[in-house]
Amino acid sequence: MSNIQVTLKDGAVREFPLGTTVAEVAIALSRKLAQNALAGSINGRVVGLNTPIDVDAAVEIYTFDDPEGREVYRHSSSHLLAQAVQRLFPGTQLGIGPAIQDGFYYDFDSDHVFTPEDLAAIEKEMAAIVQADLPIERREVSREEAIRFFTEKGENYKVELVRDLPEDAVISMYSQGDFIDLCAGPHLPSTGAMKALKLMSLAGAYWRGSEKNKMLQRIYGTSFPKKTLLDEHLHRIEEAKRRDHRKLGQELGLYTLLEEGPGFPFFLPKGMILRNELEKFWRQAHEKAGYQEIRTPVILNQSLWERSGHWFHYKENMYTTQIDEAEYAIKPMNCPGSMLVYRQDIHSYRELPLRLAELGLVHRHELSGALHGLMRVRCFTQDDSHIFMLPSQIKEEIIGVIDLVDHFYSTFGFSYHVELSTRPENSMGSDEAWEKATEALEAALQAKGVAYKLNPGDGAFYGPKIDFHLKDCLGRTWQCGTIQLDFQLPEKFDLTYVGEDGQKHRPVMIHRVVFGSIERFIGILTEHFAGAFPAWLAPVQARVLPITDRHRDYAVEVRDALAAKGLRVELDDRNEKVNYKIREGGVQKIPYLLIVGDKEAENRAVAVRKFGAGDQGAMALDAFVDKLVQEVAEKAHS
RNA sequence: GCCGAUGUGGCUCAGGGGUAGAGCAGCUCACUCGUAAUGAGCAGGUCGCCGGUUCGAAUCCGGCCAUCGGCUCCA
Repeated sequence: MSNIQVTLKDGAVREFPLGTTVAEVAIALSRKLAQNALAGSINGRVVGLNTPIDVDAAVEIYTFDDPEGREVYRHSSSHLLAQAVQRLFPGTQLGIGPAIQDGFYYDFDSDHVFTPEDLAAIEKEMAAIVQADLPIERREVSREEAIRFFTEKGENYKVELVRDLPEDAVISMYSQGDFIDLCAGPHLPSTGAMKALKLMSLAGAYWRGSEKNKMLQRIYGTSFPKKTLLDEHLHRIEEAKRRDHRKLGQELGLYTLLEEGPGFPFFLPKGMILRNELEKFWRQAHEKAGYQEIRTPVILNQSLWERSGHWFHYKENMYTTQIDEAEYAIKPMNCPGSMLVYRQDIHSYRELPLRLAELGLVHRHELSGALHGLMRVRCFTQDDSHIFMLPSQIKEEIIGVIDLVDHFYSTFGFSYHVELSTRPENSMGSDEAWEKATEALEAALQAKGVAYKLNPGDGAFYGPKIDFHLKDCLGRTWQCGTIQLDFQLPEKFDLTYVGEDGQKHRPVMIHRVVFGSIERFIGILTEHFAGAFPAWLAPVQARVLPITDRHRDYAVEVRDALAAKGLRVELDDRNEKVNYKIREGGVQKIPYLLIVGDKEAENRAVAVRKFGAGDQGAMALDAFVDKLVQEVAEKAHS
């Protein structure tokens, strides 16, 4: 009997008998690892624990802490779901059932319409299958055998999947008890390995994601190896609900969405303060970075949109109107207006780069079902800019934008990652221009030493782009900033500059946004801070709470002292107990509550209560004013 | 747009074929209070909209609108 050499993750090499399984390797390494092992890999190929190792190989063991382990765990969970559904609802056809970010789903085609009550029954059935601890077995089959098998079972979707597998694919089926599914695997060794499972929700989903296909019923679930981990996950979901900007926006009186304007947000007085602070910050930062602000019209005629190409590439998202029998469109983007501004003058190469910035209100028709608070709306303000430059300036300008984005996000305490998207289908321009543009973006990222993820085919129709995805405090990511290189529009609008040689040349242009959409950014900020905005953004920065009527005069003095320094301050002189006023101030997440009674009035002091931190004790009024002024000026996070 | 669910006073929600109910918020009065809700009283709704069934509809049925969870798309 011969032995094999197994190279472990830490580089150590150990010898095992030929045919040793991955699970047996785990046992040999540590009892704890063996207990937690969910899957493994042999020479980088993810496999089930029961897979024998038949060559010298690098072997890794995966637990739930590894993405590979989680995926196998959730994928097996989805099979469990499918088995339970087919037991309870015979005749249900299976779609696909993959693991996803936080769990898994399975798509079903059934005459029965699943209800939330069904989920409880399905969960129960799943628990029974876990209890039975059915071994999960892999079998490789020929294409013909797979097609015959699923045709006989009436699993039409599976038949379609098998037919579409590539010529050389290994076709495998996994079984647990009487349930057999087409699946590449790998899976857990048995159904008993799954511990904490929960079905989360129901949704419709098109077969293969295309609205041309039948809509199937999707059941979402999640699973964890321990109940405590499941509970933590559910708690995170609760936390996200608590932070929901739609709820907080209404409670705090920031913004609202009404039936009269679906997807068109209303900003209330307090929301406008927040918004204006963001715009103030934006204007200061952009002026400093050498931008000039412009404003272009919301409605422009159809021929402009034909010239820009939007009419042919973006029409289904555009609102149109008629004026004096001529066709007009409401702008879905700001760029064509900006092109017209550039064309107002003859430009010398000495003026470039020319950075035109615009807080531009754009309207886009989004599907009614896609609308979501401020995150997905039908009108929003882009903090747009178009930079016109010499080809030799591309790299440096992109670096400038990367720096600006970094300055913005770090001001709010966001971390972020970067993605580079390349040419999509249905795009304009030559291959050569696309290649040049993509290379320029890559060069800038490399020069800055920024790590990025590549998204082939995900660019805009006019050029490749760099996207900035920021991460909020719950670990969710949001695409905000973007830099898009555009060789098309300068061509279409025949933009020129006069070069050193006295001849006309074509400038290069980039579109870029930092916030992305101010509306969405406000939504993200609301959730990130759970409505407790840092003082510089808070609609009300401090509220003065006199304890009784006789402290009112001093409270007015305190309020006026803060207001005199430009601070946003309110006085709560209602005839209520101080406890009541404190509670209300807390509910409204006001950064500072200043309680004033006899002691404070006597010493020209304030008793400071800071949101989230509680009673801070008394402080001289002037000292507090200075402190808050400084906190606001520094844009401190808390 | 598609699938499913939901729509009752400013907010959160109960009820449910015989012309509406609570708590909070609001207003009035009393209490003058030291770090997260003082008490009492008053006022407030054509039950999303339109149609149908019925002696009678907020309730049952149909259509539409909006919202929520997804699919698709995207800032």
